[in-house]
Amino acid sequence: MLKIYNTLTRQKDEFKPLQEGKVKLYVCGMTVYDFCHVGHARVMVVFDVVARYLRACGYDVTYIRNITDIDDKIIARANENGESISSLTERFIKEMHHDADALGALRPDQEPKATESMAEIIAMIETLIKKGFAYSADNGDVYYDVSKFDSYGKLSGRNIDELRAGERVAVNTAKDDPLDFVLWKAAKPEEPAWQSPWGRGRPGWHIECSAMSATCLGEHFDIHGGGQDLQFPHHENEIAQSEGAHGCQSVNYWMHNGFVRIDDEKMSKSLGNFFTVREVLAKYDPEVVRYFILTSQYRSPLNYSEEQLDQAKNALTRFYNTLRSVELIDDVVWRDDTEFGTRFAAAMDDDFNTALALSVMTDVRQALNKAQEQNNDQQIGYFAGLLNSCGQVLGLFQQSAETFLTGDAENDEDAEKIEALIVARKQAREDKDWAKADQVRDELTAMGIIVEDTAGKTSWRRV
RNA sequence: GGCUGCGUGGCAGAGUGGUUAUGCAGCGGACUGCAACUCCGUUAACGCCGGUUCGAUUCCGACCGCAGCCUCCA
Repeated sequence: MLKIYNTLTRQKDEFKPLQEGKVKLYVCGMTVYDFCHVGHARVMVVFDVVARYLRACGYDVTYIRNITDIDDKIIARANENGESISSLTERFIKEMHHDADALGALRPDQEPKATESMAEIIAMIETLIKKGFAYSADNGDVYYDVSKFDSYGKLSGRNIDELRAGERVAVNTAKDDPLDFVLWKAAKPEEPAWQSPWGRGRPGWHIECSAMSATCLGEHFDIHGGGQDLQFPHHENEIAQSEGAHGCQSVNYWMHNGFVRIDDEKMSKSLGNFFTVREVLAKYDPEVVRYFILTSQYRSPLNYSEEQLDQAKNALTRFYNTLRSVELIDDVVWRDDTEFGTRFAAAMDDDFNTALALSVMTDVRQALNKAQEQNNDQQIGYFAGLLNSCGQVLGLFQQSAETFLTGDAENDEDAEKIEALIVARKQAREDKDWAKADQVRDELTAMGIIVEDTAGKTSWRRV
């Protein structure tokens, strides 16, 4: 039985889909004006695992992740670059896909864009005005009247009075109340704009998610996810908009992933302490990055450091090393009633505890190694299949062990030389010329190659 | 200031009212020509102070420290 920590109830709730066998999942995606950083990578990987696991459990999952392709930062960046908004956003949508694909994050079923959802957005704002939740101001903006929505604050655990007390927002005189938030922004002459009943303008940030989630998934759906920093005000406002407009509960389970940190500080664009996914992938295999992200529970903070990445790399290498020498059997399924299968499922059922799930996989790996020492073919096949199947649920082991350990055929020139040295060493060993054999090995070591003599066979891998 | 959450061995990171995950590193051993890989064994921890309890790292309270949100942010 799957339990999900629900921000709304602040506890792990048993997961029950609205529709038997189906799950509707919406995740807040990227604002596309720059490269993705490791924080974005975490969201992509975490919810990719959520989607994969739900599918592995037999659910028919509809996974939506939006793209914010119009907002103040995008406009500012396009101006700085002297390029059009669409050229900027199209470029970074491509880059985002490039990163997500590299990390093994399966594409969502749909990736709706704000600029392609204007009709729905405008219609929703009209409904909110009609129902008395919103008003248009003298300056052409449209605002949501927070005081009209009784349960405002229920997600982030605050109330309107508290928010007033902590108020440090510059006063905007067009608003009736400083806590009101904008649904529609009147455009300045130079700015991109869409025609609306309130004049030319563009949507506020929050409304697009309410409109697009309802369009893609309906007014009431199962899971809504995103980074912890979206809890307030973004998701709080989404609830106010969606539930105000539709008059029903919008989301059953709210999931928020923790931040990636650097030196115990949140990684963010505004602090400037971020690494782009691209930078990290230049040094580490994408699956290592994925493994690193999965070593902690998704709600915990994740401290970014190369030492951690190195540890993840070591751990993944051990898995691949074991997998390298076995034939995979595909008809083993992760969820069986053996000890390992049960433990793996229990870990994942407990709010997607990937850290614990990985430790179960370590136990399977060890059992597989032992089976190999004992030449127990039946067990070897079973454990190998089980390990691989668990890995697939987490999006690991997506490449052959050979590729992971020795790199791609790209290094062909090297490969020939390496093979030659391996052969030379083999000959030296047969001649019992240990000095020569060791000298060849030193040469390989200098090239970043580690040799392993197992079961009469010599294999190699890159450091 | 208000509101959330966190504080576990050298590092990372799960978990539990009593039998001390897991990975990396360390130590001892097996295997190996020597290594590497692998296996076996092993060291070491629960911020501080009270309370509940036969017993608390785990429950409750105070304290200290840290992070996040309250402003664009995954």
